[in-house]
Amino acid sequence: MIKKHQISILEVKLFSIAMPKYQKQTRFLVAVDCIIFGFDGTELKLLLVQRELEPEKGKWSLIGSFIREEEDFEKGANRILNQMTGLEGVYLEQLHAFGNPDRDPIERTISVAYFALIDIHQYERQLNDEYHAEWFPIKSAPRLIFDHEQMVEMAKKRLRYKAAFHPILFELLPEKFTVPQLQNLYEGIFDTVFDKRNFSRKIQSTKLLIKQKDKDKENSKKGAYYYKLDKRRYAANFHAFLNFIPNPDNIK
Amino acid sequence: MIKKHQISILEVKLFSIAMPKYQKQTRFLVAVDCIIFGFDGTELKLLLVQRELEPEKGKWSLIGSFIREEEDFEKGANRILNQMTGLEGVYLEQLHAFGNPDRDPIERTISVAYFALIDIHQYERQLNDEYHAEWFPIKSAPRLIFDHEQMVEMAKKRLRYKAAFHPILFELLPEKFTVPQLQNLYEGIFDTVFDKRNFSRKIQSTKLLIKQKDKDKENSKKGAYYYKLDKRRYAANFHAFLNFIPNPDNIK
DNA sequence: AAAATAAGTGTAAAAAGTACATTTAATATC
DNA sequence: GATATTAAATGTACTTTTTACACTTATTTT
Repeated sequence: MIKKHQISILEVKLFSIAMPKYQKQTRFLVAVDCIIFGFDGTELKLLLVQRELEPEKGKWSLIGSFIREEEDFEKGANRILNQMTGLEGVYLEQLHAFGNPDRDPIERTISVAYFALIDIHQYERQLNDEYHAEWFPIKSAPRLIFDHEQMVEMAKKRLRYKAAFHPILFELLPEKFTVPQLQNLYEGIFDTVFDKRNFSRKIQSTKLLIKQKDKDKENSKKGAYYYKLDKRRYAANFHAFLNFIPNPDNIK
Repeated sequence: MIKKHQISILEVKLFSIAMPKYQKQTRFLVAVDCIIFGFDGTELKLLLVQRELEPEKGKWSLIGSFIREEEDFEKGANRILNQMTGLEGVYLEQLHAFGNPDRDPIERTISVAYFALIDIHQYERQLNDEYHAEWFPIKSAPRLIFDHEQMVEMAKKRLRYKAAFHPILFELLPEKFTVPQLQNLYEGIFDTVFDKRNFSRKIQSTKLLIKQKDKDKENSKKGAYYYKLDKRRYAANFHAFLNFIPNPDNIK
């Protein structure tokens, strides 16, 4: 890795003699910020930290970091995520690159934002204190620094959008979950209510759910059957379109 | 503008005394690259240029530029687009930020890619020669430098995806177009064929089309009626979801 | 034993999607 | 000027999906 890096510096020097053009250009700080969503069975939550540097020290912020010389954005985002939650293999997707010249008052910083969906129950609380991180209900989150609120807004929209067409919300659920829990989640995301008979039928028709023998007795006297996600089908069907194209099978 | 810039340099210097942290970070080159799609009535095309710098000078490339100190990505992309096509107010959407450390062999360069949809008939050919730009059918485009082919692939996918749910393809058509032309475009994008009776009914049901009195006689003896896009409805309905959510009216 | 709670389930009517063939308008050809 | 050619335009019956809507069931609490 170090060797490769040295070669690349050498290359820069060699080329810079023949090709002064790159040299004139300004370089910028580049950061990765993560919008981390969790679901506690009742409402959608957001993991935030208290910023450690001036300016805005102590204010709430998304979790982020400058990008390192040898890492790409995905690696950077995963590094941050792992530091903050102890989790690996989390659902992660690039949201948008934010590049307003004034977004960071100290110095122009490009931010590539990612959003992550995690099973909040797997979140390791002990990491919390070290980084002053905290879960906030999305509807009562504090003010955030810089353009972070704009990022969260965009992430919420994107999550809604994706959830409308793909079974992405399973990423927020624990391994075992009930249909009413799932419906709660969908209703929270879309800020509406669904008829439970129709919801159940639609979800079952995807064939993504495997019924378990035990029940969740926490939320009702009767108890609701647990289900697990059929991960094979999930992986196979995730990218399938759900509508509009007359005959989806025709699309290669 | 210059004044503002000077203040921001001053700020950096002031803060750097109290807050050395930012100073340690590496800065990177940041560019904007544009995937420009056009439709000539028969097939989807891509606007490419011959690169002017070493390395890879003379090879085909997406149109791009380093980002300037005072401009954000949108501005940069519009600047490039205007330089290359003479057009303004073009449909433009951020695609993805590409950050592989080795993507540019000279020096690590972040690229924020945008895709643009233009009415190819409005493209001003005289700008062509100055920049060595050329339209290529998407299915027979040349090899591209760096990771530009990957960018084009992603842009194609995104275009398909969006077109499946939103009436975005009108951006590629001239002001007046026929239903068979529109169907051609959809068939090209989705690489399939549709039944023309069903296609026509579905398109008409969106109420986005306004029938004109004249016909296009270029492509058939009988001639096909021209239509125009109802821009009011288009603007109002663009973001409306098309399916999956049981009762879309319930979504706020 | 009765009340309370949330889970689970079915059906009929409406809307949307699909498959499919003939007629029409205009030009080109003999 | 009659005939052939071409692509545009249009309708209907069938299938699938979506929607609206209410009662029964299992279990715990009183």
